[in-house]
Parts: sequence; C-alpha cells; structure tokens
Amino acid sequence: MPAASAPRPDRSTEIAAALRDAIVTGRLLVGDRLPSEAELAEQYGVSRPTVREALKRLAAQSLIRTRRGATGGAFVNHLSFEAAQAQQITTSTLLLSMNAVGFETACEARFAMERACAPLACARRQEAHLDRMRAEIARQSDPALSDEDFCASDVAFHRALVDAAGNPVLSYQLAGAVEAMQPLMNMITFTARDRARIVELHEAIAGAAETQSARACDAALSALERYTRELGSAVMARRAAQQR
Amino acid sequence: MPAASAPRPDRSTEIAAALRDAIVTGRLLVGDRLPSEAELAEQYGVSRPTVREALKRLAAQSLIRTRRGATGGAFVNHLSFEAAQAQQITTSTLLLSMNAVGFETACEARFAMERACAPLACARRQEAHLDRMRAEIARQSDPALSDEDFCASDVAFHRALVDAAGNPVLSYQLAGAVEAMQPLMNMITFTARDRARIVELHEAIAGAAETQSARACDAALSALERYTRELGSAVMARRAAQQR
DNA sequence: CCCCGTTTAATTGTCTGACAATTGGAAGTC
DNA sequence: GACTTCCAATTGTCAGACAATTAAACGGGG
Repeated sequence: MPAASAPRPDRSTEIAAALRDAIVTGRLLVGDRLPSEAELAEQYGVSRPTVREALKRLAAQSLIRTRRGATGGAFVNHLSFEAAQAQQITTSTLLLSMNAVGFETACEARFAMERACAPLACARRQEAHLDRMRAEIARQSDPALSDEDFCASDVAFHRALVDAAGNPVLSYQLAGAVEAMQPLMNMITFTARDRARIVELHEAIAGAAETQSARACDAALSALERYTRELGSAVMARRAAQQR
Repeated sequence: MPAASAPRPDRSTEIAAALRDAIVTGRLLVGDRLPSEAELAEQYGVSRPTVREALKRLAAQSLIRTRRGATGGAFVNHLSFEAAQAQQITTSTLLLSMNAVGFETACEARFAMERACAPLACARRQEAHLDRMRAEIARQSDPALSDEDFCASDVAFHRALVDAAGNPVLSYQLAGAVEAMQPLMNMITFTARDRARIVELHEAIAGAAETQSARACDAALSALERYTRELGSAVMARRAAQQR
C-alpha cells in the first residue's frame, strides 16, 4: 500500500462538504434556500436521514438555519460576528485545554494582540467606550464582588478597550482569544487575587485611552502583562511545590 | 406573551449541547468513548437517528470522531491546532464576505495583529524561519509565477514570520486571520500587481528579522500596510468609476 | 370588494425497524 | 503457539410512516 489512502468518507460527510463548498464559494448566497431534504436525497441518491445528518453538520457551523412549515427549509445563514465569535470561543477554549497550552504562552499571545489594538483604541475611542471602562473599574473596586464577577468584569473591561479600536474584525478576533483564555486567567486570579493592583493598572489603561496617549496605554498594558505573568509563575511554583 | 420565548430547540440540538458541555467542562476527556448510539438513545429517550444527528453536529466541530466495528463508537477527539485553524479559517472567511467587511477594515486588523508578533518574531526567529522567508521571496521574484501562486507565497511568507514568534497560540490566531483575508487581498493584487515593490518590502521584513531589529521590522510592516492600503483604495476608486 | 377564519399542502422533526459494512476479539483448528 | 474462521458489537444507510409547524390558498360573511 503506497499511501494510507484516507478511508472513504461517509456519504453524509461528502454531501456536507459539497454544500459547504457551494456556500463558501458563493454558489449559494445568504438567504438562499437549499432544496428540500427530499430533493437533496434524490439529487445525491441517498435517503433522507443521510441528508439530514449532512444538514446538521452545516447547522453546527452556523452555515445554515432551518425552518419548518410550508415555506420552510434550510437557508444559507447570515453569519453574524456574534455567532462566529461564540464558535471561535468554544474552539479556542478546547484547543487551549486539550493541548495543555501553558499560562506563559497564552498570556503572551493575549497581551501581544491586545497591545496591537491599543493605539487604534486610543485614537478612536468614544465616550461610550470610556464609560464602559470606568463602569467596570467601579465594579471591580467593590470588595463585595465575587471572584467570578470580578473576572467577568475584567473581561468586559478589556473588551471595551478592544471595541474602542472601532474595528469589528479586530474585536471579533480579540474577543474570541481573550474569552478563550479566561479559564486559565481565572485559575490565577482566584488563587492570588491582588485586586487593588489590577484595578490600579486598569485605571492607568483607561486614563491613557482618555488622554489618547498610545504610549502610556502600551506601557500600562505591558505593566499589566508583567504583573499577570508574575502572578502566574508564583501560582505555578506553589502548585509544583504542592505536588512534590 | 412578555418575552418572545426562544422556540424550543430540537432534541438533537439539546443532546448535542449536553454532550458538548460534558466535553468542554472536562467530564469527558480526550480519548474517552461515548456511550453507543443505542445507549444514548435510551438515556435521552429518543430514537437513534436523533442521537446520530446530535453526534454529527459534534463531529462537524471536530469534537468527536467515530469508528465502526466491534470496539468502535464515538470518541472525544484531540483538537489539534491544525483542525482548529481550519475551522477558524472557514468561519472567518465566511464572516468577512457575508458582512461585507471593507478592505480598509480587514487590512487594518490584519496588520495590527501581525505587528503584534513582529517583536517576538525578531527576538526568537530560528534559521528555519529565515530560510522559509527567503525561499518565499525567491519564489515571488520569479516573473513566471502565476497570480495565484504569488498570493499563496505571500501568505506563506507572512505565516513564516508569525511562526517565528514561537507562540503556537499566536500562530493559530494569526494564521486564521491572515488566511481568511486572503480572498480580499487577492482581489487587490490580481488587479494592481506591482510585485517588485511587495518583494522589496518582504526583503526589508526578512532582513529586519535576521538582524533582530524589531523597530526596522515594524517600520517595514507599516510601509507594507501603507502600500497595500494605497493599492486598495486605488482599486476601489477604479471600481467605483466603472460602476458610474 | 375586503376582511377573517378554515383548510390544505409543503416541509422539517421524529420514530420504528431493518439491513449492510466494518472491526476487534473469541473460538476453533492445525 | 500460530493461524483461520466465525461472531458479536457498532456505526452507516435505507424505507416508510406519522407528528408538528407554517404559510398560502380558499371560502364565507360583512
């Protein structure tokens, strides 16, 4: 056997791939209605359950949505930024946990990307973004806030910063990445929670955004990254000591 | 009716969500075997086809893989960086085309992220990365290269730069983003193809990586971004003129 | 002529039961 | 002990049926 020829894929896989290709290449446009399940079954020479499995695959990727009834059927879905982001988050989260991505690596990637949009955020931030950041800082300053809510507020703060860059593509990419790393981040802040220092750095970031000082913003982000990594290595060391 | 209560989801959707949750939260670990379709059907009180549709949904997200035979079944899949990236690319590509993301926006996001990992790339690049970049530059210098191959080489060059940062999470995120924007980029370079200028800028980038000069690398990337955006606006203007 | 309830047809969602294909292990044989 | 054969478990597929849902066609009353 020269090359381990890939095992012949299932019919439902093939059909899903064919339809996916039709959508991605634009042969099927947003809003277009796919043939009914019965018609597809006849076209591809398979039974309805097989066609349905193919359609479910596409539905899982938000490529189509289905509606019952007389004018129902499967329609090419308009992929919203939100839906795409949700998918990216689950994928990235799983990827990070399954591949045992280290805290260092995740942290580095996250801050590198966030710093990438800091200059844009400083240049274009609107009052609404500043308000969101200030509101989250206020929440974080409340000692009664639970750990979970503190972390959620942390994410919301950084999302506001990213959104301030005014680039939906950046927001989509970044928000997915930041959100995916949340579990790892939680692991740290739950154990070593010096909230005052974090709030202080958030204030520095928000202040830099307000005065539109890209350099100050970058410096504050760098400081936050350094501090986060310090926390991380401390926690890792403690954990290693416990396992010894 | 106070709030338009979300229409009750399909059983297969529910079951898929339940299993997905079990995987994401770690109740099911990589390599674990899910119950057989018949068992799942009994557990959830549905028929086998319904269970199968749920499983196909998970398979579409690469969360599980199935095998036939005596010891077969559905197993929690190890999500590789490659598989995750492939998914991200199709999602992002579709997102950009469907939401009519402008060239300016896409370009800005792409270069912002790429510049984010340039300093890391300069600091950590290995000989292998430099070789890959040089090889692509050599390819691009060949006038006989087709437009398609030139664009592919362009992508490969930038991937080499990203990979040089030595952070798999960054590579994963960036490669997905860059690859997704390729169709938009192609639209430009196919029409206004001043290859010499692009190759020149690529040489500047590779040179900066070689000498580990983060500032020079950033400058070269900025120049490439400026040039690309000039091309883009020129093409857009021409297109607008044609439509008038 | 217009408005409103009813019927109807189309379509997806689900069930049942069956058979084919595949694959590893168990039983049997040399 | 090694090899072959058979078997059982499991997924992949099919056919047919019925329920649920939805919009459009239809028809009656004003």
